[in-house]
Amino acid sequence: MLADTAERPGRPAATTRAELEQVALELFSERGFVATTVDDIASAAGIGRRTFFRYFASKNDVVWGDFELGLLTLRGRLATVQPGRPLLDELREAVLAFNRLDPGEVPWHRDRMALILTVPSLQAHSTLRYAAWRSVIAEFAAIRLGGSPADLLPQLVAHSCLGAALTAYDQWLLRPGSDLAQLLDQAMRALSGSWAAA
Amino acid sequence: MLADTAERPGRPAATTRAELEQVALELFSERGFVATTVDDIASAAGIGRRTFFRYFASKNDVVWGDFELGLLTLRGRLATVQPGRPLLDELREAVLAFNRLDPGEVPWHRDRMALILTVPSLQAHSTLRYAAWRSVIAEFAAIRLGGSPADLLPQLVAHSCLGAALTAYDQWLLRPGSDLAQLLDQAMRALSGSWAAA
DNA sequence: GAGGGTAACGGCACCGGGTGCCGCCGACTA
DNA sequence: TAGTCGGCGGCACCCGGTGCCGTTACCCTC
Repeated sequence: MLADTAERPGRPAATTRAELEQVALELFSERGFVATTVDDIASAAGIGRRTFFRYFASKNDVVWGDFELGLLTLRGRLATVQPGRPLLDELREAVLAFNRLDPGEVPWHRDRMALILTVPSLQAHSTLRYAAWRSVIAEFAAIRLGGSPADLLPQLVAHSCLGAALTAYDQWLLRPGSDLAQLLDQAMRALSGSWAAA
Repeated sequence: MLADTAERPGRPAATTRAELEQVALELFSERGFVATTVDDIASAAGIGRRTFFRYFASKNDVVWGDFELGLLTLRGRLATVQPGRPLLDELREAVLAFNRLDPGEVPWHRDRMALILTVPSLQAHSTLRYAAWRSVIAEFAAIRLGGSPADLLPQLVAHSCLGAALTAYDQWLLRPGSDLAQLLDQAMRALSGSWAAA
């Protein structure tokens, strides 16, 4: 149950992020996110409250797991893309890849996203994560469109992709049994802007 | 200095939201948002800390002034729009109208938006305001596009408009002396999606 | 197998935002 | 003068988050 059999000097870690995350999500689904205190999580995991904050910077962060890792993967994927195809096609595929799930993870991920998209404190906090995600997209878009990632167009593209992804997630949660990948595809394709003339 | 000369029963209000906002923004620009405590604001305004929270639900909310009122105006404007013009044109004009400023308000508003878009706690909190704004847009888009405001397309349109507005604001803050209205116009026009093929 | 180095643990005290409770105050009305 | 009503604001409390610091448990070396 304990983590790495680390051959490092010093006291071994008492737990892992993954284990804490699991314990916490269980508590969240039992009594809700707000009703679960950090003390609850810590004592359920058999660690001190102070130690909890060495694994996660905030209670909000527990829900996000290894987002940073996913971001690295996304950046890596976009960096090695061959030019020549339309920007939106690349972005659509990248978004789909970023949100690909093993079938077994689906219910798990659904719970997580339901928290993120409905608990106000998490909705708010998520903005900071989204900003990091957008900057990866903007970087790529800037290469394709020319200019700096800070320019208007790359930023707009990044915002649009994020908007599409969030829209798809909302729909996914709204309609039980729906297919996330399909909704993401649909939302990303709708970005081409044919609605603008309606 | 005190507020309404209300002819109501009961003790008169000691201050107003507007006055509190002014006091608070002054403190924020002196020592920063995070370094200013609610106690600071309250005592600077000559009221009790408990009373502060009767005027604003949170410290974050001070920065937003009368956003709720602006939302009502936006909804009203969109409700009386004559059909027949392209959706995006209507939305662009609505966004421009929503963000129209008296020349005198400009520096004020700039400071406010700089806080909102750079202080992490405010960035995060703003998401909740944006959601309310988006739902106004989605309502209107649903009427034009058919179906429910909860459907994918109206939601995507709302996300896109928000993204365009935020992009424009970012550019506005980035480039001193730039014209907010022009940037908003540019960003909204870019939503038609000509970048998608690049 | 004794001792030092090292890194994680975890208690403690503190801060600040936010809330429920409740008595008080100050206006107007009768 | 007495009643009533609504805003005020102190108090105690909760909870998330942080700095500090002594403690613990491992590994390595002698």
